[in-house]
Amino acid sequence: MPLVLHNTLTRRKDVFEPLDPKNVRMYVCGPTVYDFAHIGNARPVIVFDVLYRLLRQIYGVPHVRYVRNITDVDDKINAAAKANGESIRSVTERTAKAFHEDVAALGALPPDVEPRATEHVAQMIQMTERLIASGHAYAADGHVLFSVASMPDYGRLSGRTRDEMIAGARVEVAPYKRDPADFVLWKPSPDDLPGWPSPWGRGRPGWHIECSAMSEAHLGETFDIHGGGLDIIFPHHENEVAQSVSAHHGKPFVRYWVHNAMLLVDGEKMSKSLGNFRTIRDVLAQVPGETARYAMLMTHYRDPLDWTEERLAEAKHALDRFYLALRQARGVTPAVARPPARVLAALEDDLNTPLALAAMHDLLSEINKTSGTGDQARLKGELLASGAMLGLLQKDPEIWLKGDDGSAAQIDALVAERNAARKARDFAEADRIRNALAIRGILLEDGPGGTTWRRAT
RNA sequence: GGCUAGGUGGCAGAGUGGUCAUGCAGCGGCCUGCAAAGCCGUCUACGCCGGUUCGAUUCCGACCCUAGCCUCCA
Repeated sequence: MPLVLHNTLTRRKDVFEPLDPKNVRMYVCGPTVYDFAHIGNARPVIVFDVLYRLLRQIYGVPHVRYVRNITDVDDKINAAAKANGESIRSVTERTAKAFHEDVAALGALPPDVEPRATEHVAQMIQMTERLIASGHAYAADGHVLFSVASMPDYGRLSGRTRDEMIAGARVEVAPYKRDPADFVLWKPSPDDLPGWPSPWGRGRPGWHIECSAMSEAHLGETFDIHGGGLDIIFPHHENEVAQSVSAHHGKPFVRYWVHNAMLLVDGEKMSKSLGNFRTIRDVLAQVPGETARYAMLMTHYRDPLDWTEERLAEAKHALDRFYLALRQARGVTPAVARPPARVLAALEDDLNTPLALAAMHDLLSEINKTSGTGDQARLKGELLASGAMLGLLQKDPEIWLKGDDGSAAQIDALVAERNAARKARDFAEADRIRNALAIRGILLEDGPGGTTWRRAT
């Protein structure tokens, strides 16, 4: 079954055919490193991580190149540095490090290349010069602006006409703009802000040109997939298209635009004033990263996702069931290293992760039913391979279920004590021990093979 | 206001022109010293109004509601 992806450019699901199957190229807009990433930021990270894993499965690990940038020059960064009395460099380094820790905890593979804007300023200046030379941009008042009128196709990605954009514009039009829709490629920097020498004086790049220059540097003029959140289709992605196509003499920029829908918290848009703002760190303090990841994948990436306590509890419960089954089959050597067709087909159908999870639940059920039979080796292999596609279930079940805080030996001793009481048919004592452990969040389970335990929370 | 998505059972969430989604919760069993886990069985649905059709939750139209964008935003 071929991979199909919903393409924002065509507004339908398109069969994915890479330009070069030996070099499948994907770019995703990464974080602007001014503060801890919030749980909404985690959604594209996880969604495109699943797509990355799927592409690697289909085309082979060496044939996929995933680029996710770090925007480390931006007015929000400058503002954060000023507010904290911290150097700009310190803000970006600290925040980038925190971001890496956060997304690693969510099980995201590192991209192949993670370019930083500050390391590509030369390319941005060069691209800006090319745009001026070809009549797509103009310098005015220390700024360089992209001339939207020079791009007949402008608005195609976001599906809006120029008239609509101007009609809806609520921003004050800067006096140096020839056209209200023109946007900044380069702007002047005062001495106390980061700046680079340029033909237009000391300044810094606009946001949009950063991604155009970095994708060109690492993926070439035309590449396969560009990802990001729905909310940055306009203006960010629209402007990237305008810049890159114009700088490349009309050559296509991106063939498949893939956008994830928004995340709500408790039914409302996340905001600091509503008190429902969650950073990834806040969530990781509450549940394991894998639980957060599962919770994210429960909903299709193009549907709005409501982040709630109930969702996290359901995700945790589901993972416990999977790990319980894997623990039960711990003596079985997995037989296949490939996900079953159903799981692949679900993911190949525009990353239908909820359907893939449903198929995995069926595998789980089969594993529970076939305990002790030869089928388990195949089923376990299929489940683990499916989990690997989604970035789930790769932990040691014992560690997932019991934790590794060093209390295991002591709990084992209490379990042995209880079993001695059970053998002596002293059920009052057995129940006393079980209840005492339950208060500590330890759940005992008596099975034919003996008593096992796990943490309930 | 304009543009773009979406509205499925108590909740989460797939899918389909006419037979099962799946998970959680509920109910009834099996198993268990009792539980838990697991297994078996089971209940509840397709926003509203029209249209097309032998038949629509699924296709078409209007309406209502929600979300995103139009301004920094994943």
